Amino acid sequence: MEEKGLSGFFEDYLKRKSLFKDKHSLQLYYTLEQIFHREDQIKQTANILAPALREEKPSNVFIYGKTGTGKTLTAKYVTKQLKETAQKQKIPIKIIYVNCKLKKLADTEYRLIAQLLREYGEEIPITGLPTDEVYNIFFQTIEKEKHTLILILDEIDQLVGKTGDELLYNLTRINSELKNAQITLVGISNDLVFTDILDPRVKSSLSEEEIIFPPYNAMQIQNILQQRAKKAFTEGILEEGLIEKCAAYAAREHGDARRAIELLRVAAEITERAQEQKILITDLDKAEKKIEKDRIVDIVTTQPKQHKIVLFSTLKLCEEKKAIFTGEIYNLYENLCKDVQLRPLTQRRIGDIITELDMLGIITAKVISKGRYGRTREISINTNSTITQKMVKILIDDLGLEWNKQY
DNA sequence: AGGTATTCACATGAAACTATTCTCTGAGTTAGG
DNA sequence: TAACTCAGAGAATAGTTTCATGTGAATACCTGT
Repeated sequence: MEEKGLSGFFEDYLKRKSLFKDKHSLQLYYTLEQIFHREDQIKQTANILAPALREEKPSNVFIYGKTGTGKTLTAKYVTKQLKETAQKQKIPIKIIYVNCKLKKLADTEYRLIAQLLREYGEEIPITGLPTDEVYNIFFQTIEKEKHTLILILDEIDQLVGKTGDELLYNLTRINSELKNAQITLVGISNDLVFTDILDPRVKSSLSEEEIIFPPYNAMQIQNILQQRAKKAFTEGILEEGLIEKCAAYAAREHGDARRAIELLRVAAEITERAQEQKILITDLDKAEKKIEKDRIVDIVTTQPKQHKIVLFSTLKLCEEKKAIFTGEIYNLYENLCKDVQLRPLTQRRIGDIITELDMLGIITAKVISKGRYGRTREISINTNSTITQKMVKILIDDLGLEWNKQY
């Protein structure tokens, strides 16, 4: 772009009135002063945690609910209030919130404990120390001063799925050895059957109390959206019925409020970029597509090389026929590897990679039996042709392969 | 025809291995007193 | 002698490989009619 044109563009941009009054309030974890339709859950949580104010140990809590039902928001909200009260009254309560899904931060036993210690201001190396050494340091650190620790473990299922429940066992057991301090665990999970895989001992001590977050229904999502929209946009900018439609979209997806808010935000961004003044219902469709596209593009570009080749093979084979099998993918994959001078991985591993791609929602892999001709996975692509083409393009650019070459 | 046994082509699981990143320790080296 | 350097041992972790075992149903093979 020419320099003049560009600066002109920026000036225009500034002159243009923004659609947003306060875009911040459409951010996912923007904490509101009021949370709609979660009064019961808030009350329950507060009741359970309140004993901490009398320096008694609150029961451990387990919070269930699907994504976007306000679990994290509620937990943060309640603990924030609790903390404020505690500070006023000079009651020693410490609250630590950890999201166990964050890579490199808290997704293993070692890292979680190390992260907790960092909250206490201890320096813990990211590797090199034995795990029980870290436990010891943790133990001593907590013991140093008398206080109640409320530990919120978000997405706890991820952690346990990966590293087993030993960590939870240790944490629940640690209480009996502490003289001064006490720990209360608040586990948050969106996997409803998660506790089934836990050791019974852990299960019973972790879920002394349970709180369930049901999905929002369409009306409730509407309310939530309205509340946020009122803050976010200048008035009269939304087309009539847009909120309702947006809520309907989200209610279809098991009442995920997070989804709804994102949809609204993206729709607004599209409108703004197109320099329109009003957000229309049709923008929601565009927004939905854009979100999906961004998600896929993001996933594909960040895949490791081997995964990309597997995906490339899959896409290529899928172009020719609708049902393809693991073995076929592996054959093509091996040839492609030769082409890019990469040592091929074993079929065992490729099987796992296919599962991973399936989990990410890019492809669908279903185990079927072809009777006499063995058992395998039937694999197909999940996306529409626009996105598929986009994927192919990314992969070709990235791998330096040719689409039309015969392998 | 009807029933049973085989068999394929992988799936699925567990354990072991590899490579990388990092700490800690103690031996050897160096510089200053 | 104190400070410094540096190699080696031990850990955590991610990504694989190796080895072992499992498995659903289309076929092959019987069996008795």
